[in-house]
Amino acid sequence: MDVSVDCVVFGFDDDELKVLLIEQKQPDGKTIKPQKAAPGDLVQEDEGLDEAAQRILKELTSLQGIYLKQFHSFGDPNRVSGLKDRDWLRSFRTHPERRVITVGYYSLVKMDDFNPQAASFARKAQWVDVYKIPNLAFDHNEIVAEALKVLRHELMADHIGFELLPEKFTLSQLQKLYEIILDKKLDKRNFRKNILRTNTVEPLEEKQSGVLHKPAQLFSVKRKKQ
Amino acid sequence: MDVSVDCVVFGFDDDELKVLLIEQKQPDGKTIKPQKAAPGDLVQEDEGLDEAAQRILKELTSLQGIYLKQFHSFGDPNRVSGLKDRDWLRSFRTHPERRVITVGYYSLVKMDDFNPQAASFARKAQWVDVYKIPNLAFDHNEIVAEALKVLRHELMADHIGFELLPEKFTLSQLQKLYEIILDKKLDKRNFRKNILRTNTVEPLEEKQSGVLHKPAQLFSVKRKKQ
DNA sequence: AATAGTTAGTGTAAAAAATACACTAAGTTG
DNA sequence: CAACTTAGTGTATTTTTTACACTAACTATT
Repeated sequence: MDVSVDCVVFGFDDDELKVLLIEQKQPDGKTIKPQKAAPGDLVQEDEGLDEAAQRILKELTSLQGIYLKQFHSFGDPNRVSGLKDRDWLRSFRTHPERRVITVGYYSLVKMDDFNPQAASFARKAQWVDVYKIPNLAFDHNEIVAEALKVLRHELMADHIGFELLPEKFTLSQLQKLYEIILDKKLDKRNFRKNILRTNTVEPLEEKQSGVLHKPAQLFSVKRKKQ
Repeated sequence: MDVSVDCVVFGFDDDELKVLLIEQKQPDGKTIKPQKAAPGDLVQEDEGLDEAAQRILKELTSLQGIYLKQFHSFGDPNRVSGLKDRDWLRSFRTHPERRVITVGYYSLVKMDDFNPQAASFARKAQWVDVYKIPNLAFDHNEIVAEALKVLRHELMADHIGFELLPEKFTLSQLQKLYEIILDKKLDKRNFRKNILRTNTVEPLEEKQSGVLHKPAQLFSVKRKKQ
């Protein structure tokens, strides 16, 4: 039995929430329809799960040093044995028929900061709109859906997500981030009250400039005291 | 690499919260100090994780048909390779040296309903006070601690825990259950308001009897409509 | 210089939820 | 019938959540 890690990396830009997916390399001499998948691979003999997640994400997409959090493990006995996945697995796995149990990790990053570069068995690595995800390899649709559920829950509970913004940001930008991830409108005044109450952001001396409307106050994330 | 499932079953009786632990069978011809552990074993080739959890719990403790929920996976490369665990693993595993990644499940049951019967490689199966857990095999102290954290969180969020009570119960019994699990006192009036608001219990015609004080109203869990 | 266009920024009232708190009621036992 | 024990109940206060609309500050255009 093999164990793998799959990484569901959500990316945020100014108005979209995307997921980082790889596209399968064409196996030599075959012409299969390339599928997309969340970056994932087998855990090696001597590495921990968190460690494996970092390594694998880096190998397949070049993304490095981002915080990945375990959210669920998936172990349907046939999750990788579908016909649609057979040729591709054969092209790079030593034991393509083996059952694989996978541990899911997710993350949320600012798209601009990371320029995915496909490598290893990935042909492409690209950001795909969360609301337009095609059929993926294995059970990856389910995995991504579950990750999104957890992401939304954690965003509300722990106000993760500040790392997605530029160094200096306006509260409207932050609100938009929340709205995009949660896929719903929020009330401006209530949102601000909420955020300011968490005491995690602080206003800078500076204001926005070059915009064709009233310039907004810029904020930054408050450094945690050590 | 092997994959296992470990089950952290919390048991409730009228005034204690316990965990179901098995005690290791003495390997033939050896006299090792028997360790305790959460019931767990390898996932078989053809079964899903949830399924494996059910089977394993049953095999080791005879507990059957209880709801087990996955909460986290543990994959430290050396989590089963400590010296303290070696002899025991050798006594029943085909590949005792292999790395094992484990998927943690937890549950919460009424102790009276389940009479654990050790079998397989377990010598005993017994309820142990959650606040007096000895050093366990492998990384099971960490696993149990994490399960308890999740349990408390879920109890508050989703009001799981009704299954722990007799068919008919009083609100005081229910409150005690919460207090024991959360390990803190709750206000009687506020607790009742809360529970009644969830609309998950309903009063029966019946009252307690045979108690040496004012008999309490009995309640039962409201059947969910289909 | 004035106007139009755009987003920033702000407060309050109302409703809902959470908290703190103490006495009477209804059984049992001796 | 007195003593003991747990059941059961209401209210006032605080905190949190929700709903909602106008003025301010800048740019571009005329």
